[in-house]
This record gives sequence, structure tokens and C-alpha cells, in this order.
Amino acid sequence: MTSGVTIAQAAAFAGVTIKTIRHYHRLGLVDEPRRDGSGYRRYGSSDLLRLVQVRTLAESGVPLSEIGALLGADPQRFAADLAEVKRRLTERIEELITRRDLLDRVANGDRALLPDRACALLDRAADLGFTSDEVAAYREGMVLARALVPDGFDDSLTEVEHALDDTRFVALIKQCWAAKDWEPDDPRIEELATAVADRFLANPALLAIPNGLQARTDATRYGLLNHHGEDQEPAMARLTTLVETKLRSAGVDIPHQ
Amino acid sequence: MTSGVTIAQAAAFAGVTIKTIRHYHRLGLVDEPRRDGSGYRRYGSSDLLRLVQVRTLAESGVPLSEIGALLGADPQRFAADLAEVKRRLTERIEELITRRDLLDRVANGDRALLPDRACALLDRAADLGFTSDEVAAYREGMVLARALVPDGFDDSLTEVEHALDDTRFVALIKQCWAAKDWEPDDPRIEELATAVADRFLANPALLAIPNGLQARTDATRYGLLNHHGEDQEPAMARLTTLVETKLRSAGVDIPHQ
DNA sequence: CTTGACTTTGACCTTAGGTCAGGGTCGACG
DNA sequence: CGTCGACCCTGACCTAAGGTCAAAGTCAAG
Repeated sequence: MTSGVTIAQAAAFAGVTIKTIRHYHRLGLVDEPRRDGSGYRRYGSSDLLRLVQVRTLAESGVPLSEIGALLGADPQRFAADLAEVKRRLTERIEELITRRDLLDRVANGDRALLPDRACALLDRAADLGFTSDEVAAYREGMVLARALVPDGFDDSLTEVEHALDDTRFVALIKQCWAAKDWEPDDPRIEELATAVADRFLANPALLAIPNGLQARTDATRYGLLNHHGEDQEPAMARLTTLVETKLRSAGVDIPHQ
Repeated sequence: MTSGVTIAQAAAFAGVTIKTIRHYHRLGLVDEPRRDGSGYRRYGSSDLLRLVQVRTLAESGVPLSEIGALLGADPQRFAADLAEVKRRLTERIEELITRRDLLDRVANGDRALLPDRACALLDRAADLGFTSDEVAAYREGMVLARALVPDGFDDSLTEVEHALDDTRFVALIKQCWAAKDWEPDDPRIEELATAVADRFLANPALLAIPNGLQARTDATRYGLLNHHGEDQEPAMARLTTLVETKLRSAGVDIPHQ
């Protein structure tokens, strides 16, 4: 009268594989049941109960290494632990929900990298007549800035929002983009640098950009950010350097290199 | 003018560890970026974009081995795949929610093993005056039955529900429980067996129990189920055998052993 | 008496990384 | 100038929660 079910039946009952059951035996999570004459495992209902308990906890995300202690605790301790497991599970569910919503951003390419506010700023730049290349370069700068100085990123967005209100400044920036293709010794660079520096000094809101940047970060990072991508454009490098020199001589504190 | 961010900054930006990024490089999921003079990896914004894309998909449950193909597909294919990922994620979320609700059952011990309907039946048995030991034994039987013959379990519940409506039958079953402690050769066993068999034959709804069981399963399993736990109670074994013999001689088809 | 389905053990594979060891770089401080 | 702490490099091994494969014993059926 060999009573009890075989391992395959126990597995089907608990909704796991045979391997999983044996795994639990090896971990000591479920005691080995009685064996019949030929050495087959025979599971009784208490074994099945234990198996289902372990399975339910495991599927709720409790690590197998913790389940033993959990099921061994006294009832009120167990209830508390169970509530904690439930809380963590709820947390995980909510995380997955936000994760799902984030998937939409990945579908939209670059939008995945920047917060909504920054994307709005890029849209506005496009509206102001910047070419898509220019907008793309600006996006790249913002991504880099956020990676380098995450703390100050929101503030810098505010500053740039103000800067885009200054139509004179916007016009100058467009000219700077044109300077990209000039020869490094083109005399117009000197001229443009003076105009840009003057505009910076004329509008204190604009000065907040280099000032804020410098306050939030160290000189090295400032350089990395502000001179980013100049390897390919010597004219731009010279322009930036000239503007920085002019601002410095006007008393603005800008780190070197 | 070493432009680009270091691996630690890229990791912080994407919300992963340095090890994870290197892991992605080894899998070819994210191309190795440029190296600076000292061999350090330098990440540009396109690297960061890729990293965030991979990360978002990975956290949405897409296996790393599939992410490469997914991100390499043409836009409309990508959109379709993304929708599929989203669907699976939603499925997973719903599964976790039911899992969370199931945790309450584990807290209630045995309730984890049986569906609500079976639990209700046990409650009703308790109300009918069966002792908690008897109810527990019955629960054990149901768990075993469900493991052995999951398909027929619901039908058998219906049959038992009807059986509990038969007050005469319920009274007899209680007497059978009392017989557990009798000597195997107690003459009252013969008497009781006759009463039980007569009751089975008098109420066709009761006969549905052995008939249904036999129809759904093979003889071996029937034996396992019906003689389960008799090792310890020789009186019970004799009682069962007698009842089976009487039913058989009355034309009811019951498998041997 | 053989066939196919089931069981046993043990050794190795998998995914998505983590840990450790041994060594090279960088910026800052004394 | 040395050296300290914080980074970075590679490569080898470790982890969880099983899955796969192999060799061999068991069981019920045809």
C-alpha cells in the first residue's frame, strides 16, 4: 500500500518542474519525503502543503535562501514577514508599471535621454530657426551635461530658457554656428567674439549660464562641457577662447582650460 | 581635449553599475566607446543614448540576448516588438498582482492548497459536527485527490456537496470514524458496513462518488485514494473492504486492490 | 520480453551580472 | 616629489534558480 504521490504528480500539483522540487530538497527547503521500495520519492499531503507554500513565496519574489527562515518563524513573526513581502511585491509592481510607461520614450528615440522640460527646450530651439543639426548638437550637449552635473541640470534649463527670450542673443548664437566653417584666422571671428561677450555683459540673465555652471562644477568639467566637440572645429575653439578672454578681462570669473 | 564621460559617470547617468556596462560591451549590446590616452573608455551622448535604451528594455524584462536584434530592427518592426514587450510586461504585472493576493492564502495555512469551494466544504463539515481531526484527514484526502486526479476534482466536490445533504449518510460516516479505534474483528464493523452499503445503494447521488472517481481514474489510483492512510487503522481497512464487496455484489463496478 | 514513460544520481550549462585579484592613472595634499 | 584615495583596466571565478544531459534502474502495457 505505497501511499503518496510521485515526484511528477507533486510537481504538476504545485505547478513546478521535477527539477525544481529536487532543487528545493537540496537546499533543505522541503524535506525529502519517504521513499518507496524502489527508491522513488513519495509525497504526502503535508509535503505538498510545504511545497506549495515555498512555491508561492518564491513566486512572490522571496529569495529561496530566506524562505526557510520565513516559514519556520512563529505565527506573528510570520505574519509580519508576510506583510513585508507583500509590500515589496507591491513596490515591484509599481516599478514595473512606471517601467512600462517609460517604454514609450524609448520608442521616441532621443526623448528617452532627457526630461520633458529639456525636450520642450529643444522643440523651442527648432521653432526659433535653428537647424536640425544644431538642435542635435545642443541635445548632445545637454545629455553630456546631465551625465556630468546631474544636480545643476534643472537650474541650467531655467537659465537657457531665459537666454532664448533674448532675441539678440539668439541671433548671435546662430552666427556662431555659421562660424563653424570659417578659417581659424578669419577676422570675423574676433568681431563676433566681441559682440557675443558684449551681449553677455549687457544681459545679466545670460551671465547666469557660465556663472551657474562654474558654481556647480569644477574647472575641469566646465572645460569638458564648454569646449566639448571643438576638436573638429578650430574656428569654434578660437571663438570660445576669445569670448572667455573678453569676459575674464571684464571681471567674470571663468576657469582656464 | 579628451571629450566624453568616464564609465562611472555613464553608469550613474543610466542608473546601472560599471560592471553592467562592461557586461553589455562583452555581449556586444553597446559598442565599446573611444578610449582616451590612458585606455579609459570615454562615452559620448550617442553611447549614452544606446545605454539608456538597452537599460530600459532590460528592466522591462527583455532578455539581453534579444535586445540587440530589437534595437537593430527597422522602425515599424521595432514599434511592433515594443508593443509586444509592453504586452508581456502588462501580463507579468497582472501575474504579480494575483501572486500578491495569493499570499493571503499562505498566511491561512491549509487554504493555500485547495480552492475556495473545497475550503467551504471543509467548513461545512466542521459545522456538521466532524471533529477537527476528521476535517483535517478529509482535507489531506482532498489534497491528495487533487494531486492525483486534477481533472475530476471539481466534479467530485459537487458529489460530496450532495452527500453532505444526506443526513443519514453523514451520521453513518461519523460512525465510521468511531470505528477507527475498534478491533479489526469487532462484529460491529460488519453491521456498519452493511448500513453504509445500503445507504449508498439507496441514494443514487451517493453512488456518484465511487462511480465518478472510477470513471475518471484508473484502478491503481482509485486504490491509492480510497485506501489512503489505512496502514495505521486495520479496522478501517476491513470496513472499506467489506463495503466494497457488498457494493460489488450489488452490481456496482469497483476496481480491486 | 521489449518498449516507452518515469525515476534515480551527478556533472555541467544558463542569465545577468557581482566579487576578487593584480595592476595602471589621476588629481590633490604635504 | 612622493604618495594617498579614488578611478580605471583585464581576467578569473562566484551567485541564484533552476535547465540539460547522461547513465542506469523501475514500471505497466502490449
